[in-house]
Amino acid sequence: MKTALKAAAPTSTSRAAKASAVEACDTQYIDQERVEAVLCSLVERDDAQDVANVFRVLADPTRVAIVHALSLAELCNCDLASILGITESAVSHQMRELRLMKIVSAEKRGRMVYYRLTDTHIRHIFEDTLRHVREGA
Amino acid sequence: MKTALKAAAPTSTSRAAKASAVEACDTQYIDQERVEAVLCSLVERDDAQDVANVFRVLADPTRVAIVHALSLAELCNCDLASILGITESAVSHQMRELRLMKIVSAEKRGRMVYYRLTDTHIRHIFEDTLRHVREGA
DNA sequence: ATGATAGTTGAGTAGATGCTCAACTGTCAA
DNA sequence: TTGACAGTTGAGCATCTACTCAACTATCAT
Repeated sequence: MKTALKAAAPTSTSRAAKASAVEACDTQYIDQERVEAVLCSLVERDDAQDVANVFRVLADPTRVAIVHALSLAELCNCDLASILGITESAVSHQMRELRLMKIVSAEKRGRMVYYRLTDTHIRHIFEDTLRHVREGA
Repeated sequence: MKTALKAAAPTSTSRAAKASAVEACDTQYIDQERVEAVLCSLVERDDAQDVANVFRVLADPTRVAIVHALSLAELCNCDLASILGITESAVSHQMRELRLMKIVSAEKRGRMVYYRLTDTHIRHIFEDTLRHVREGA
């Protein structure tokens, strides 16, 4: 649950007030009932941050291409650089991020490092979104 | 697998070469077969960009909260400011983005502007990801 | 050991982005 | 008409980020 909603706030602070959670604006037209209902079932701030983080990792065309490529085959850094047409360094930087986010896992074999998706959930989210983009408007 | 080796580019450009698709790096260990297979079914560059754009819109905790709130009820700018504890200006800026991306639609009624999600697809993607974050590690 | 090469990493940089602030528009009530 | 107010917008900013470059490590072939 969220913090309780502070009713009407009849005496409002200035318009540009710093907005501490609920007393954001001095409007008198807030739909109190609706706002409270939404606040009750609203995701936690942390959840919102976590969800945003997952999306953030997927919010770059290079990483989208990496994820898609890895959904098709296990690939090494060099393969990915070749496929994406970017430097190995750039790939490596992105892989670090993807590994930190547990989106991909790495396995070292000799000199090579092979990457694969760790999570089928991510694959599904990605595929849903690709479908959405392709069929959708 | 990994018949590998050598394939192309015996005379390689410098390590930091600009990378034109397949001849990206001078490595000799690119798995040519695998790379070509992936390249064949790889999403278009535009698709990757579109997918990334959808994720980008959802890659901010404020917008995540907005989308989630709107998945629970139709709300006006002021309600959202109240719920999120941010200024109306900040909400409005984000709503502009969300409208441009066709994530939400706006309906003006008197002085108020009511927002709702335009797309159930987005709702599903969001809900999948929220589940993923909550159950997943 | 020596050289070649796959991969990583840190610094630096150009561009993107989310917010604030202030000025603005449009609508309503008196 | 006048004032109040919901909402929008542009400028400015502090921050973030995806890349390049160069230096580094680790592994393999000779």
